[in-house]
Amino acid sequence: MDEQLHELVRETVRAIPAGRVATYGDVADLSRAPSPRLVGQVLNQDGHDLPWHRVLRANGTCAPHIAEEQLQRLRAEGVVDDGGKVDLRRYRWEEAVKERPEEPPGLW
DNA sequence: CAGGTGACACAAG
DNA sequence: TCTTGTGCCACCT
Repeated sequence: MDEQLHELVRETVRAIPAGRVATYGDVADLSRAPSPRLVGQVLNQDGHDLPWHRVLRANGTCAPHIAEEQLQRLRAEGVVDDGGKVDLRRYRWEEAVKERPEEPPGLW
């Protein structure tokens, strides 16, 4: 089994500080997951005890079925959402960003 | 062994 | 900027 990977993903998600968010891709990269989809897959099974609400898509949105609770929980942690979207530039987990090798300099 | 699925990401219109 | 469509890659049936 990929119990190792599962635990690794859970560790990564659990490592996300309150009031901060990370994308599935970032979690996948930090947890050495072969694909971001695995992160969602793992969360769907073993994410009950994890702050899964701190994990969202690359564009700052989240899945439809969980979006409401996602934003609600995020709001409770101090993360403001804009029409169902969160400003990743503001709330993106620093550690996750650190792993990103390239960022457009003129984006800011 | 083969087919279907998904809590994603990226490209194109 | 938002909406679709396609690709991905591992997991499940």
